[in-house]
Amino acid sequence: MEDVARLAGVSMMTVSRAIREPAKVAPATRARVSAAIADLGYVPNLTAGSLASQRSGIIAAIVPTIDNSIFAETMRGLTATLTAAGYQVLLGQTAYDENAEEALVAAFLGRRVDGMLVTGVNHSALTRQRLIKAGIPVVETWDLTADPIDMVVGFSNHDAGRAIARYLLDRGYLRLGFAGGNDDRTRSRLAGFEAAIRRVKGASLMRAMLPAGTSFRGGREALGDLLAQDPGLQAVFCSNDAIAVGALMECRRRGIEVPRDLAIAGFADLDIAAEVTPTLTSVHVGARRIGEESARLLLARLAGLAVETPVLDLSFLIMARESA
Amino acid sequence: MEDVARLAGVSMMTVSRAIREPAKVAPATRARVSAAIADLGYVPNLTAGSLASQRSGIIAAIVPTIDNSIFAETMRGLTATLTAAGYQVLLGQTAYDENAEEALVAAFLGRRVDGMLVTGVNHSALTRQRLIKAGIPVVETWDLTADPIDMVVGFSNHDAGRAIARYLLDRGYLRLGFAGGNDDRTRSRLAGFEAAIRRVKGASLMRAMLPAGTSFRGGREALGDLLAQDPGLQAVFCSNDAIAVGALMECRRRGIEVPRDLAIAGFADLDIAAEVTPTLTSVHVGARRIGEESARLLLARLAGLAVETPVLDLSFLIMARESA
DNA sequence: GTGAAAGCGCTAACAC
DNA sequence: GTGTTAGCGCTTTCAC
Repeated sequence: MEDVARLAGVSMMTVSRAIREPAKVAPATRARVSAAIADLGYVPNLTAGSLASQRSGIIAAIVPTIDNSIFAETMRGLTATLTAAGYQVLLGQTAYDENAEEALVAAFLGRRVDGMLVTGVNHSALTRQRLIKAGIPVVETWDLTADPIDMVVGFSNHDAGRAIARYLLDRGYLRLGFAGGNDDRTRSRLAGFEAAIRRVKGASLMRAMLPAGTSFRGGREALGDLLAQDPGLQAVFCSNDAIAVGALMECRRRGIEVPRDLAIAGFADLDIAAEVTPTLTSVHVGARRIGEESARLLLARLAGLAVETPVLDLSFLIMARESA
Repeated sequence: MEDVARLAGVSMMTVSRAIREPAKVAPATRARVSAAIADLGYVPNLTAGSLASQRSGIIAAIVPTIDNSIFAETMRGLTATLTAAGYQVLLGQTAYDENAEEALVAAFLGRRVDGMLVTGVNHSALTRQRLIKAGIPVVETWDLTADPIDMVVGFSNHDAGRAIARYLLDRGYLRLGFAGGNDDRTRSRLAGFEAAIRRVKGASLMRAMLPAGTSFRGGREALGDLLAQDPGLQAVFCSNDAIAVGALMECRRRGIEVPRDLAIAGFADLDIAAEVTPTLTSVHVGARRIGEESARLLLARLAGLAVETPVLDLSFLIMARESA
């Protein structure tokens, strides 16, 4: 930067301004600085800038995983909105491991990120405490809680589970199955699913809990598992669409016709849900919108604006299609 | 940090050492420092550390996209290896846009990342120049070139396209179709595919070029497109498995039996390839291994070791399954 | 519209 | 094994 300043015949301060607030520099000066920058191939050191300004321009996002996953959409929404506002997004994946989350939060806080998005509302005490102490805007996502670290954007997994159970029960399916990875939000969906089933006489429930994060293959295995538990199974709710598509594949292989022989419902309403045959009934949760709204709230906080409400319930919608 | 030092009764330097090189600090001192850190909830400022040490501990990776994608696997391989070595991975997505790549490279260089992985071997002149000037280890991936910016880890897309064409031709399929997103590497695969077809008398080729980055839906549309061009089509090569699965879905919807009526081959050998019905013939390219080997080379360079060969050809393998 | 001085929080290099 | 000194490359604040 010193070289640039010298070449342009100005002070470092003017170079700095020409880069960050060009409007505050005289056009002629600006032109000379730009020329010098291009000439020297100067790349401003954002690390030094962050240290001096106490703002990193980085928002961190922590999700369980991004493989063929519901969270990729959320990341897209978040990234699009934040990038447009001049922020960079730093992505961290936990693989559904609470220790990994703790380590990531620590690392990101160490980088002095300006804000953070985390997935879910259950975090280790240490993580919560660090996040609160950091004093930066934080959004928890993909669930709701009355007691957020800072802000929450999501929907009630419990209610969504209950709603899809009622949907299936209303259609006359009584012998139900549940297939899902074993993570917090899936357990909430299952709890809601179960609660609705318990209220209906004659309704039954089989469970196939998979390792958190499994997808197609997990769905195929789960289907076999559930059918072994109850050969007369009538409908299966899968806690995400990848698992549901896996179940659909397994049905096809076994010659089970969906929904005639067995109904299948998914969760999250990924693009693939509307593409498979039969098309997949699923619970739309606005994965992308979660990211966008989270970004909006973070930006509002960073701009010093008061956030209207720290708990944003985006709700959900049952997308009735052919499979159930 | 000063507070921690005061509380532990040592100098800042000792605190710094206790954190980064605990072995070099007396156990008793270390214990006092740890206690002080915990007491105060001190989180070291990595930004300041990076500035002072001139090492960020960050490796950046730039891929076109990570949605239900072949690159997610590469990222996993890269991240696993680098995380184990104490580095953090910063992910950037270009959405197949060269300008986005340029902006990302500039931003990452501004953060003084210690190394970088980029996708493909074609980059804007400015990007190349900046990367070379930065003097950091750089790996280009998912293709090969005799003239790398620094190092390359991949396979020949051209050869892979030729190989799958020969595979199909050998099986007696002569009226061939190609469906793929319109990006550099896909075009290389197509060029190889075409080259092999041209050498066979009586063989024909229809093309359906999709926007770069499409997947299931694109595959369904492409299949319709190709069939409209040649109703007597015998086999289709899709430049990635998501497109191939989309094509498979469309076949199912139209009552086309695969491979009896039409053969389908994919590319990249994603997990889903072995799960669908019929199982999908695909070209295995070691997506994860590209990430791992890239990490290995970057780490070697960062450790000051000489890298045996800057061009690492991981080759590919045709996975013959039911669909073709 | 531009510049000078001070310092962000840490680590390299060296001394003890 | 521990401490001291001198910066890393910027931006803040305030002066002109």
